[in-house]
Amino acid sequence: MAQKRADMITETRGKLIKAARDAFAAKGYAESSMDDLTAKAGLTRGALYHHFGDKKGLLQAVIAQIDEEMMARLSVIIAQASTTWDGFIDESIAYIKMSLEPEIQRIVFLDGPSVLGDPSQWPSQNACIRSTQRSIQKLIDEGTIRTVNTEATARLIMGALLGASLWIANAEDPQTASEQVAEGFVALASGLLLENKTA
Amino acid sequence: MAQKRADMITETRGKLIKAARDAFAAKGYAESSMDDLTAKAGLTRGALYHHFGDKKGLLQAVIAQIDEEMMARLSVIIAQASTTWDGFIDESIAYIKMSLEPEIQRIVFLDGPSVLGDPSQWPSQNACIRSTQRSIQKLIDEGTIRTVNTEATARLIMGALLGASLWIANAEDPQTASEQVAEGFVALASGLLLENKTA
DNA sequence: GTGGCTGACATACGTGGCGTATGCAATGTG
DNA sequence: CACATTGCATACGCCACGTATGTCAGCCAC
Repeated sequence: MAQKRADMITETRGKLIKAARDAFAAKGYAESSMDDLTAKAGLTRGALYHHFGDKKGLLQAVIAQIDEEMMARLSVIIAQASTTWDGFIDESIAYIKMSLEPEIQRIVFLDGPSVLGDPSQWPSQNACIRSTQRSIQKLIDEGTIRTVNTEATARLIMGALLGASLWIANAEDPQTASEQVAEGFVALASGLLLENKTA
Repeated sequence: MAQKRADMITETRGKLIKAARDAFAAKGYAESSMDDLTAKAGLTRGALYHHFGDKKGLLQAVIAQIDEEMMARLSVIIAQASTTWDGFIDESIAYIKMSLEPEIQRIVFLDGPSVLGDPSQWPSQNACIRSTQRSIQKLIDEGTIRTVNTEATARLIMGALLGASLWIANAEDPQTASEQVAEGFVALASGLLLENKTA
């Protein structure tokens, strides 16, 4: 029983966050009962309020965890690319794929903004947008793309990818839909390039 | 007292929708009490359930009304433009401006997708996206832009504009933010053009 | 026009879920 | 070895949604 106090706390928090992730992903934030998800974690609402303050706090914690995971996955993809531009495109495609995962889409992109407001204001500073911003800055520094405001452009791009993801997820034929989106996105992104090339 | 039965119904529905618009815009969907908003309309929850079935039904009706209004405003702007491309750009800028209005942002773009799911699946078939799609199709037919899938591209563009709007609305300096977004958007959109021109 | 019927709306009630206040037991500290 | 602290449970009140039921006004047959 080497369970120190601190370990028990992180374990409890972890169990609550996991249960919340499952519940929010399955039924959405509003329809998820705190009694139910705490019970599934083998705890009660008392523990939840102790650690997270309220239901919104729990959602924040869940989103922060998911955001970290997304960031880690994107980092790998960027590191693997041969050029910055390729990395940027790969990152964007990967972002779409992640947005298609029901858990991410439901929690981070549908309920998150509705409950917590603009993602850029979240405590978990939305690492994905930061990542995209860094990619854009690098492309500008390299002289690959035009000089644009990185934050504005990043927000445009992330928004585009998210909007498209929502559509893909609900399309009759998601496979072709995602191909069409990829094609359209590359076209749009090429508008940022300094040297012109027709696709 | 020329109030026929049908007139009273539409008036009642109108009063409820108006009260709901105000409440949803001010406090958000989840925090709006149906007792409160019906009382403000001089009615009770009975009327609301009779006409709209449930709270979601009321939100649908509100969104349908707002969507119609947005569509009407965009139509005017498109009609005023001298070229199709200019109309497309003007339409997009106008869309951003509308997305900045708190009522539209809160109800249609934050709570709407969270409560009702993907906008393209809404009963009010999201007239704005249709409008953008038509503009894109015209540009393709004219030979102005590349041949891309109109629906996918429309979703990308609307998503981009929405994401940017959320950012602008919460920026410290919304004025410069919107200028930076406009610049970035034009750059991205130029990626669709067939004949290359550097901005 | 009058009696029945339909439909618009109000009232009353049950249920469930959130937040808070309180209690308890186990751990860390002097 | 007291005692404060803290992680978590239990108990309670409240609010809001949905539904079941009631009522009253307008429309139709005759």
